[in-house]
Amino acid sequence: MKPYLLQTLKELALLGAIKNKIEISSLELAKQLETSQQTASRYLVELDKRGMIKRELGIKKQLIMVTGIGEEKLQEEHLQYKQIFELTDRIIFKGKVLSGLGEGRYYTEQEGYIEQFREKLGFVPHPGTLNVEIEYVERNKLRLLKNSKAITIEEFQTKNRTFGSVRCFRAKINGSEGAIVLPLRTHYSNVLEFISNDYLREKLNIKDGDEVKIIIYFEK
Amino acid sequence: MKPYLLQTLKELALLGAIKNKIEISSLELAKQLETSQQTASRYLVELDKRGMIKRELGIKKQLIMVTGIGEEKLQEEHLQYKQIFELTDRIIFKGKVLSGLGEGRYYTEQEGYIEQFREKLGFVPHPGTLNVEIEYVERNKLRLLKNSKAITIEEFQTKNRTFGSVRCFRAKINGSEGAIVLPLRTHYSNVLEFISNDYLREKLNIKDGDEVKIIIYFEK
DNA sequence: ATTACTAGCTCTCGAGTAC
DNA sequence: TGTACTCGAGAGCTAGTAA
Repeated sequence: MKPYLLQTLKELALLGAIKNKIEISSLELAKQLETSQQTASRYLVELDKRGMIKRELGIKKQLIMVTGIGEEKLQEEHLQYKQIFELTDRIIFKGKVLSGLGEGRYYTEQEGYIEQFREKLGFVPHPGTLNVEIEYVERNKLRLLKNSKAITIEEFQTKNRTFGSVRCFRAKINGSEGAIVLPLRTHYSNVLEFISNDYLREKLNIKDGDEVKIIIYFEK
Repeated sequence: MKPYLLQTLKELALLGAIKNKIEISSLELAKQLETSQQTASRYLVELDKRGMIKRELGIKKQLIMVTGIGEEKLQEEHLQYKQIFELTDRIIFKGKVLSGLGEGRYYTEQEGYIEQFREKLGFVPHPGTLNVEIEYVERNKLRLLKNSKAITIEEFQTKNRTFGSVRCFRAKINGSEGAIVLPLRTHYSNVLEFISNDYLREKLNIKDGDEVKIIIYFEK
């Protein structure tokens, strides 16, 4: 959607055109948008074509109402601003489920980790991690986690080797609760490892390549 | 501000660029914005010129952060969306103080009105009304009041004449409490009549022609 | 998975104007 | 305190490419 159409729609909404007809001439609208009458008129025609407004054209005045489609667009926008300024206790990612390498299973079955997961996260993870690849550009959001408080799983020893410390964040995947685990030492990659009480592939009916939504919560 | 620059700024903010440097190439940004690398680059140059972002250009990557100026712009936008979808219990007007015709004084000194103001609004208005002219286009917002619940001041008689029923809404003018009075029968005009406990011209130090902000609250 | 200039194409704007 | 088309000027876009 063209940015200027969105602005126009917003202006109409501010004048009360959501779920309500308002009376506004193209010239009046033009003044609000600081443009010409012709341009305002063209915007209205475009918005109408896209089904975002409904118009009743009279001889001396027109009535305009934002439609459901238009309102949805505005709400999407509103949600984005909320994410920027209000939902600052979380980060939202879209990603794709990766075929697991089975590596996660090895770690999530270590008693030394399990005990701490139970204690600090309140659940024993289903064996294995659900790996989700996020878009490259979103590595920036991931970095925000770097400097924030986390649930720390301490390193421990077995007779064979040392298992390193891990940072966890409570998270949801497609609405289902669990946590994200970030190995302390490794570099930030574009793969998130999700652990959960449940076998998520079954519970959420997801398979490799599916798009999922992950919300990571900051610790206070 | 050009709408497409605002969108760009929003996109950067969503990627975490508020109070925080993010690493993003013009090509990556272009993909987010669904445009070309060249256009994204130009947007960044424009935003930089306007002081809305700060950049650190490296040889292989650039760091970008939204500045205070940029953040303010986004917050303005956020506020507008809040007004559309969240602050639906009120309407906000900007207007200009008009020279009173002294007519308001006559009405606000009628015992029949005063008694009801005290009872239903909780204050006795200072004699006279402060008249505020709103922009013509905002008549649409005013119409929203038409179908909503109001504080009704009943009509009454004196030996000489009948004083008509009036609808009131609690309101604030430049933050100061009072109420708006709308005569029941007259047509909606572009003048709001504000009454208050205080002599507002003195209290708020406003004179004819001054811009004021009025918030009208809907009754639940 | 570099940025940004130049050149030419394309889209958008608004004056003029029909209705 | 009408809407909206035409069309010329100008702004915005991207392919090519330098750095």
